[in-house]
Amino acid sequence: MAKPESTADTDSVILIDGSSYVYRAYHALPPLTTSSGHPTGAVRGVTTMVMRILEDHPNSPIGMIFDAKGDTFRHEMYEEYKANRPPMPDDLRPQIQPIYDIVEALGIKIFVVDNVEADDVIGTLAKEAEEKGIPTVISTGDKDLAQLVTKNIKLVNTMTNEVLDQKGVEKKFGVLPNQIIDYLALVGDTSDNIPGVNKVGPKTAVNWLSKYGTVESIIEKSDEISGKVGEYLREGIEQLKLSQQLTTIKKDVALDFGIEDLAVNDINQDKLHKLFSEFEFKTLLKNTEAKKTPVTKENYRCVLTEKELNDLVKELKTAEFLAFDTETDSLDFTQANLVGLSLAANEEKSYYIPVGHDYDGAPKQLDLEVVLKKLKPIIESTPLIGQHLKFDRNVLSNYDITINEIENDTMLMSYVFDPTATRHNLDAMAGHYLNVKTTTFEDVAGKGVKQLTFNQIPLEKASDYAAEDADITFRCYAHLKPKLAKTPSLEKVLSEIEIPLVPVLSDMEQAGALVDKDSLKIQSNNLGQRISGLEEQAYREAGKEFNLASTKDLRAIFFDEMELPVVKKTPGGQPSTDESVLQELANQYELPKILLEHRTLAKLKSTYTDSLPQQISAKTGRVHTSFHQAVTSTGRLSSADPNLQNIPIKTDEGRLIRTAFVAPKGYQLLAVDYSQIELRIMAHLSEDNGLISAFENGEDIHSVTAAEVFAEPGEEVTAEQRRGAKAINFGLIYGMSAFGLSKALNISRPVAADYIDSYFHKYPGVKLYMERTKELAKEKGFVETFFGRRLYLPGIHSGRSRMAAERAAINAPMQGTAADIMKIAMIDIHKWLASSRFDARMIMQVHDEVILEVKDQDTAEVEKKVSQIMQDAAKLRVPLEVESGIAKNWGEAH
DNA sequence: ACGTTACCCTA
DNA sequence: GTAGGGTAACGTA
Repeated sequence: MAKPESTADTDSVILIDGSSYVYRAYHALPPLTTSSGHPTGAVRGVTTMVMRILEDHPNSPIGMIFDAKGDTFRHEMYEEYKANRPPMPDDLRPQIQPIYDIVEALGIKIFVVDNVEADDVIGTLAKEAEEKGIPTVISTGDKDLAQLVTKNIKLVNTMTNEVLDQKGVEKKFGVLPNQIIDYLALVGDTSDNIPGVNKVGPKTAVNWLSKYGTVESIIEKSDEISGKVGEYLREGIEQLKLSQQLTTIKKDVALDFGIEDLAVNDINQDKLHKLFSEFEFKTLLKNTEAKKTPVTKENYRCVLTEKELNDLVKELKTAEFLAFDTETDSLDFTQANLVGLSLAANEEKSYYIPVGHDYDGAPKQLDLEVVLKKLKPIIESTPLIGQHLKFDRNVLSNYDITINEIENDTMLMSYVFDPTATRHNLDAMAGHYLNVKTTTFEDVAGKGVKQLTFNQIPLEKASDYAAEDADITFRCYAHLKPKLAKTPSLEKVLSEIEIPLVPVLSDMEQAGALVDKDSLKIQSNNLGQRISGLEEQAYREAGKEFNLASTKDLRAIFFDEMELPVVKKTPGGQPSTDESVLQELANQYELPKILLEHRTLAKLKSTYTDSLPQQISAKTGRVHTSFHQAVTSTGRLSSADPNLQNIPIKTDEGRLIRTAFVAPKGYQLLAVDYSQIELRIMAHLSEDNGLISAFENGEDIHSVTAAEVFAEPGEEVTAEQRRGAKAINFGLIYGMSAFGLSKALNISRPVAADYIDSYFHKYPGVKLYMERTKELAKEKGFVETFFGRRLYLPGIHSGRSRMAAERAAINAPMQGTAADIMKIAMIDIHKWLASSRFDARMIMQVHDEVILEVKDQDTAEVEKKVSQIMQDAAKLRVPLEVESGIAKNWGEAH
């Protein structure tokens, strides 16, 4: 059938009946599986179908609606509703989540409403569109929806291409759309277990309806109808009325979203690519790749002669800003050698200046010294646009070049624009924002152990790759700049927080932290001995040798051999052997106790005492972490290689590792941390009087909460009550649920719910704030920090992930605002130190704590000023307070 | 050789 | 219940 032009209305809204297609795709396609046996037929079918809709309706807002779990009003009305329906086939169930994932990656919003069938959601949305005069296309394979067809609402079966507008319905069913309910009620539906009238099929139904118009008239005139069918009709009148109600699609469901929430987001190419590979959709994979334009390389130049360099320098001197990139032979800046530089002053031309390709037969290249001498003034004074400029800044610091003029950083632009829309590496961004396919590092360097370093890559390849980096950086910048300009608060977060933070983090990474190798070595030996002892004990208990670190071995011993009870399961469905399980089993058995201690010690040894010394740079004798600035959804930094943000503190053995972080001779470590910053932010954001006054009065917040929630007036708060209050306060920050609190405090869920109730009773502002935040998240699709940083919550409307999205929505403004405040403080501290006479530098940050290395005689003044700067970093309704400590090592300074 | 899972360290 | 990163084991290439 030819595709009628009218279905391609650009101003229609498209409602996709997800549940109908899942089943239709499942039955229509052969039982495909991946090579590992995961069923994929339905996934494949729905994917093709959704992609076709996207193609057919490039400019329409789309929503895809699925049935929710659980009973609906129809079950209440009629116990037998859908009672005959077999349970979801075993090879369909595992396909549901992948379908959700792919649909979301395609940019289509999913809607699942608890206890409401997809049909009713579609009916309600279609009616809303109708009232607003917006035409609607419902994509479904379900004939029941034909009752919704009007002048402005039509059905399309995207699998068969059948279109049902008013005429189409009449032609197919022989009745008008407004008679479909009655038609269905008369005929009945075996799959939904809707009875209908005995012996009445489509023919009789059409016949009666054309004669009498409606079921009501048919019932009224039922005496006129002769024969056996007439008898059945008269017997089945009550049933018929019920059937009518059951087949009627609701158009007035209370929804917390509307047609204005329908949209098509950008395709998440990364994710889609990953999902398509996972499910081995080879053709689709090729198609999505093929749609991206490869980058043209005509305007890329490789600079090899002094004349070319001079011409380039002349051209660059007049540039307002420059896209800039370095190529090196290592990702570790402490040992990276410069291999080349890429520059682009506009989208017209991009240059690569190789200086260090040294493979056999490499062409003669310009001398590094000469190039840097000519470019240093340009690099240092022209505002640069880069992708992850912190790395380039770190590398160039080894060549006496300091990047401080940063026009922008595309990684940070993309991150601030939407922290979770895409990964913020250049290849992903080029695909996501520019819809182009870049040459990846692996394309030119290969992968695995045989991967070449950039100095070994032939210039023909290297030059195009490197010039492309600058070119794509420039184009991403040009693309994102106006997008960000539309939201001044985001522009501000970028220009006043993220960009100024780049040199700060870069200096911290370059400074590195000093760790006491010998101390860690001793700790490793001690741990090793204790671990061996525990291993022997464990073998004795188990009666055989096994790998204590193998969860598989443990499962076999505990649950097969010893037949212990399964306390909980892993997400993969296997019996868990995690800490809480061992804790529980340790009440009765010896082996779990041994394992618990073994776990703790083995973790400390492998992750910290063994690994940290290996990460000490041979060049500087210190460890240089990478602070990742575009990773977290909330705006926090993360730290890697090594991660300095998860150094132990809670146990004594753990804390010992902190004491191995030391100050060099003549210096001290100064640690300053915000106290209760996230709760203070909650006090500010919620404007809750109780919370605000607790902080204004400088009280111990957990004790205050305990007194408010648990204690009788005048009574002292017990330690137990304070512990409970602390858990509630933490719960608050994490988007508290009775379930979570009950687990944290090891109490029953109703008791936890009581605690939460009485908390909200005492702090009504907090409750209001949490509700307001959830509402805002639903309405806008994102939440904001105090400074306007955004976090989008794609799951906020979908039934399956809504709760998690709501918790994230509550947590993100607090965690994110705290991160913003800390970043601002760090920028201010850096600025102050640079202008001061003090010998001090920041070396680490752990979310609410910053650690500095300070010359002995400067400690008092630096401590005072840094504390002051941190307290003044933001003006909230409650004071920000800090605690600080000074010592020769981090363990004692904290 | 590489990716995933289970576990555990931090704020 | 929020947000991260690292390690060993394990299964598949």
